[in-house]
Amino acid sequence: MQDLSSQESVQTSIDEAVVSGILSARIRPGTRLSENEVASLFNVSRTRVREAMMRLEQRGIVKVSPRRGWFVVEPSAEEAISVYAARRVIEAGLLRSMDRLTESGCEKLQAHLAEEEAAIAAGDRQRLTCLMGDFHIRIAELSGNPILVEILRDLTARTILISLIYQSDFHAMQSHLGHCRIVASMEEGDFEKAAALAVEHLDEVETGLDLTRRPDPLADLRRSLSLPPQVPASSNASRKTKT
Amino acid sequence: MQDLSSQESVQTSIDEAVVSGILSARIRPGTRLSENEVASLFNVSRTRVREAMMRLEQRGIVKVSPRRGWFVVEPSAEEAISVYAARRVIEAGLLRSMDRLTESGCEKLQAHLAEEEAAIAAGDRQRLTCLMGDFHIRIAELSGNPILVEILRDLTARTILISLIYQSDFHAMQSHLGHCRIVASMEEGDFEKAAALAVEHLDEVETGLDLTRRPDPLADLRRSLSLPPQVPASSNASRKTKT
DNA sequence: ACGACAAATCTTGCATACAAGACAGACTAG
DNA sequence: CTAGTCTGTCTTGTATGCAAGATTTGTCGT
Repeated sequence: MQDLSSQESVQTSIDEAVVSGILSARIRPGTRLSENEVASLFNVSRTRVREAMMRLEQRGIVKVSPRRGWFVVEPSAEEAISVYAARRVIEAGLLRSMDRLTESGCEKLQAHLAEEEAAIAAGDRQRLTCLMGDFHIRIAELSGNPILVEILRDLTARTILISLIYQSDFHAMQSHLGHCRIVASMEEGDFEKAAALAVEHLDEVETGLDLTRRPDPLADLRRSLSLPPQVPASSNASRKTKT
Repeated sequence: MQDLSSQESVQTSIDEAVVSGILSARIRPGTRLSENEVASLFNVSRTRVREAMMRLEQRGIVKVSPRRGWFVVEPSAEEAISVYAARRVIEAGLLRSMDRLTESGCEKLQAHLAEEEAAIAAGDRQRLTCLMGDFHIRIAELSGNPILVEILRDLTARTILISLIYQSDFHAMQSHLGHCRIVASMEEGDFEKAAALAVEHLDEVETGLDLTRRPDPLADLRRSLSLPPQVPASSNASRKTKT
């Protein structure tokens, strides 16, 4: 964070800093973003921060609670469902609209899959979260359509927030395999199949969520005290003690 | 505009006023939106207007030219292509993701088609522009996904701006027939076909654009002086004197 | 008559000041 | 000891003030 306080091209860097913080899961859902604190971190006045927050709010990334503060969104169960549905629609539509995979596109995807494997091997979970989201952005980039890239970037950010709330355990390998299958189909030129696999992949991830779980207002405190992440809250959950 | 100056629930009404102005083609691409003027129209200070502009900029609806002013975007040819491509992807994906058409959904679509016909019969071009865009929003609404609705609303706004720049003549009947065909397929439950028709429909509209045309910076003045809309700008344009 | 220069005006960029409301903590009464 | 209230503090909401830059218009020189 030290590097942010020095006044660089601070133009839109507040927005980017927040988004990249979310994409890499450094910022948790419900995090409070005080105008004053952010302002002093970036050595600007509250005006600029507010403008950034307004933009981020429009993107569905933060919300304001009147006279209380700005918070990173905690998508509700319904919102989570909408986000996944939107991603299925857009990503499937995107893949189906493709007709060929360029040489360089193929290389980029392979490079990405290699990175995923490396992160899995290294057990770098934060980097993995980031990469798992980035995969879908990479695909959008192949289309060369900046509008779709932007839309999927924001949906990915929201997806990560959703995972942090509702996903109990992260099946990295399963997701990675899903990605591999999608890329394989694309290389075969079977984009219809790739689209179907993408839908299936998103379904898998969505199914892995526990949407009955409520966002935990005590998450910060809990983490600070090194308590177990959250009580499973289901009726027979107490039996599944993890020690 | 009188009704806007009275301070109602001015909360987000600036945004909505601008967007609805664009959706109904009352606001042309390139229109300057002075912070001071808008502020006095809404009886608020520049702060609120700036916030609204920031949000609208994020939505790709206005742009700021530094120290010069805010302008309704004039999408370039490439941007126009991206917008249509994005709409094809999303709308086709949306239709393909549907599996049934509810009774009430069917009624809403039919009601919309009836409105289109009424507007065609009445020759109400402004209303027609609005309805033609709204059709696609209606379809998104059927999905019940607010995220997709929002995305398509903004893309529709940009589409209308694109039409106003690049579309020489508006084939209302052709578009209406396209809509009818899409709805017919949906009623048959053949969403695959509906998706294909939607892509075809968007292709038709896009093909009808003259993307070589440049946005005319003198459009306002020209219209005020009742001059012909735009010189054809081809090499032998000077010969075509219109007196 | 035409072109260049300069000042005046108008625009946004940004910071700051003040107001209104929410929350927390202390204090008091029962 | 507990419940309720009240005040102080901290937050955002909104307006305003000033600075920097771009445009335009008026003027002057050629």
